Amino acid sequence: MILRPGKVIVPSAVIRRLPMYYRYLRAMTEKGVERISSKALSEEMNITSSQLRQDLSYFGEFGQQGYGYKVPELYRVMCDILGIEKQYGTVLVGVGNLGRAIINYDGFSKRGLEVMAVFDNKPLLYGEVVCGMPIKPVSQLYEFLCNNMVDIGIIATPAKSAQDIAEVLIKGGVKGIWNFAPQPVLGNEHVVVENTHFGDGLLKLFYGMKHN
Amino acid sequence: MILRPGKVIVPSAVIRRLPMYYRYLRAMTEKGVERISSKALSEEMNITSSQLRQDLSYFGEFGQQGYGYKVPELYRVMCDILGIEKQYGTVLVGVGNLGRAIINYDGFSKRGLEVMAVFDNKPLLYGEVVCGMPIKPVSQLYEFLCNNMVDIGIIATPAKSAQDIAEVLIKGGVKGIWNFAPQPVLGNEHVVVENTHFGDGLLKLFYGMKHN
DNA sequence: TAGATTGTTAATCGATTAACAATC
DNA sequence: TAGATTGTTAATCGATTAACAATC
Repeated sequence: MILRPGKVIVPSAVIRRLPMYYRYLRAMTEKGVERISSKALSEEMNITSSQLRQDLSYFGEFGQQGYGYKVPELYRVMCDILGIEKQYGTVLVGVGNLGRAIINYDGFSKRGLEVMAVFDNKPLLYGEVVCGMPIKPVSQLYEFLCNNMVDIGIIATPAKSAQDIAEVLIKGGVKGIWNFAPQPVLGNEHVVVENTHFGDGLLKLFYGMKHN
Repeated sequence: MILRPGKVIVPSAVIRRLPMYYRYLRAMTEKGVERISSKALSEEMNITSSQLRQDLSYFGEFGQQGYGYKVPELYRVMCDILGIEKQYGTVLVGVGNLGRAIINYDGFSKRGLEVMAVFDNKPLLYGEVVCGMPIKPVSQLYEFLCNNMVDIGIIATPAKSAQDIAEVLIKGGVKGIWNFAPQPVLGNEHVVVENTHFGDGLLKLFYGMKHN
């Protein structure tokens, strides 16, 4: 991929849309669509064609005037931009319903996540096999991180333990944290954090229903 | 609550922040905090105090000059704005790992959701008890909606069935749809849809890790 | 009263859209 | 070539922030 030198700061609004581009391009590639114009793709996605072209221009020039975009090529570009080609070693901390849902999520391994171990602090769960792995005590988390190359830690614990776990993950050398606890956690300059509060969606739905 | 007449169109950026306000105010109310200034609250939340006051001003005047805000009062206001005081009858469609995680989510009943029935289309699952209810075949969904007052339908099916299920829910008279399928679904002028693609968070994390 | 802090106005900043020259 | 569609510039629109008069 050619990263264009003059245009390095990608607005966060653009980054937020990248997963959507990825999803649509993957679906189209799988359907065997060879080629598409920004107009047609943007209509499918309910955005303007200006926005689509503007967004893509932060990363390079991928289309051809008078022709449009080659779908499989643009899909590969999007995978590359997002860093999906890589395999990421992952640990899950917190094996309640939410944790189980996350590691069983079907897009998960498709996107290059490889679950290396799962941890919980409930002795009742120790040894139970989830995703082909026995649940380990959280007390062994740090040691595990020291002995294995782990890229991503997923937190699916209650709110009050989330930041503590995050700090163990950071000390243990992960590069990214995906946090599902209702309490946002903090990373640092080397560790990226993505806080996903899916409960917020319910409240937005309530709001919409009340004010519709 | 006093809705201020001149200022009716609430920007979507503001609506997106309401769940965050709700979370922080609930946590503070539970901790017994009586009073807080926009400065202190905004610092806790990593936003500016201007933004906090500006956001609240769309809904009314809830503070006092020289004093700040009464936390429990502001919490109740936020619940009211979001429509949390109500009980919402709910059905879940799709009882895989994701569906199970959603209905077992602890903030769920706290926020007034009452699960009335759960549906799936896998005969193997029929009758299995989840959340105290036996799983019913999806073929009975429409009938159930006709015979019961259901406010919200939650979709946790694979992408390809999502829109079909949404249409049954709409015909059946729900007022809101919370969709977790990777395919966004469409509502109409009477039915609000909230699409939650939690997989997108993983891709944003990948992006951050690659470009950090 | 004096100090603190609100709600709001105006200025700034960022994101979206329209328009079009370049060119396949 | 003629038609289509890109990438980019400039204009518009919306969101955030700074500043302050009002007032508890």
